[in-house]
Amino acid sequence: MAEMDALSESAEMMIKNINQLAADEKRVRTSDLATKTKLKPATVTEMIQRLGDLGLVDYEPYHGVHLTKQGQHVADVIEHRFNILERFLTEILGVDRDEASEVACRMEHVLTRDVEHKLTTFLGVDPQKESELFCHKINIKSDVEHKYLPLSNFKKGKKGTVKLVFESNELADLLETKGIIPGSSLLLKESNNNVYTIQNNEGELSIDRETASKIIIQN
Amino acid sequence: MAEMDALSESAEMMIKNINQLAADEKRVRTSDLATKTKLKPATVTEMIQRLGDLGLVDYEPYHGVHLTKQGQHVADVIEHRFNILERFLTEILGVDRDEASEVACRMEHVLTRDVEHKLTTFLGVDPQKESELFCHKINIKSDVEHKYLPLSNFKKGKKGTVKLVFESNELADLLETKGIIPGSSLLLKESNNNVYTIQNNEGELSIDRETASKIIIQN
DNA sequence: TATATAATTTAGGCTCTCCTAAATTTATAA
DNA sequence: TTATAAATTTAGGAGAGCCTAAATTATATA
Repeated sequence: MAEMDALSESAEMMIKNINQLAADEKRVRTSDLATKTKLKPATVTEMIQRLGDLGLVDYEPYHGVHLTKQGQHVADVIEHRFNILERFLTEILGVDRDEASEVACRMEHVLTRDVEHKLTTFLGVDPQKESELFCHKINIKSDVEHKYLPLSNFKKGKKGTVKLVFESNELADLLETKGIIPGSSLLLKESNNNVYTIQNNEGELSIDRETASKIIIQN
Repeated sequence: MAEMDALSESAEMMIKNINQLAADEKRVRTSDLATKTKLKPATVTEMIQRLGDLGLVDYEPYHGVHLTKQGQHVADVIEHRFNILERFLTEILGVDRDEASEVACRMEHVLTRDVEHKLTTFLGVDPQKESELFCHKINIKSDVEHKYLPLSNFKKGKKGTVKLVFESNELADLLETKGIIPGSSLLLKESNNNVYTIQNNEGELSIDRETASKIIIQN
């Protein structure tokens, strides 16, 4: 399979928007794309003609476009990249949703497959929900061994060493009073849904998922 | 201060490369930039003329360029962004150095100040060394917005989200039966002396001070 | 069905970023 | 010092991605 030139950010954005507007087999209209992308209709026409030439879109003049199988694949990849980036930015870094969306929307175009894959594993995307389905769809293997993981992705019964605690100093200070400091070890006793119960040499405590995602463990 | 248009990726890359070639006050020559950027000399000339117009570079025809104070600032920001991105990709995600460099080099141009800041804190192995110094250099405020407090120090009438429940599983279990689990929100209705009355979506309950001190709330 | 209105495309223009080829300036060496 | 080589800039061109205005096609209504 010939390695295609990378698509431009604009082209990828257009595909993404076509995908988002696509509903029940109907073609997506130029004017709707223009509204969504905040481009002029003439610009949209130009773009989708180019995408048509690339075989990413099935374009019928005056009647709109829809994604080809190939274009759909591109859209899926981009959407997945956006989702994991947005999750990383909000859940791990604590960036505001709006800003996270904007930044993820720029970054999604520069991720490589490998980085996307590693970030996905890092976030531990509900394996049975999003990831596995998606992995099948775009053929990613899910077999990376990570040295570092947020506690929220740790498996029950596993022991590890705390490497970093981030976000605010306050959270770090707080955890420190309970012996959760970089370098110390802990055991994840229990994790159901959104509650994580951990044990270290000072006792036990329960924390929520968000907090757990901010404690990075080395195993 | 007028908000400048964001620089293009190409412009930022040129500034980055000028900075990297800059040595002991000497001007950076067009040909060296052409070699480093893999662009043709004519293209470099064009670019540095534009950067000159923007006041980011001091350009003397036939004798090369050097960064102005403003340009140096841009270079510092980009370099820092590159470094933290590369570190995140290699140290946390385990991406190969070469690939990490390439991806970081693309991503550095789309980070916002806030994301940069939060990622720095995330990696911020020594807050007072790298980060703080750098914060001074490029004038980032180190403001923290999250507050964690034990419920025992919470103000009457305030609402917050349960973050952690310390001590034994038994206490956590007990509180759980009353809907007080990490991630849930509650309101402190009343607190006199040693009795704390809280309300959540499952009703009201009163707890003693000691117990309250083991429930950490984020507001 | 005919015509007015709305949607879409075409035509042509602009900037940015890249290029090659030609002209110009600077540096080097006999 | 002057001719030649090297470096640099100017000139002019191409494609991507944006625009406006004009032309074209589709649709909706009387």
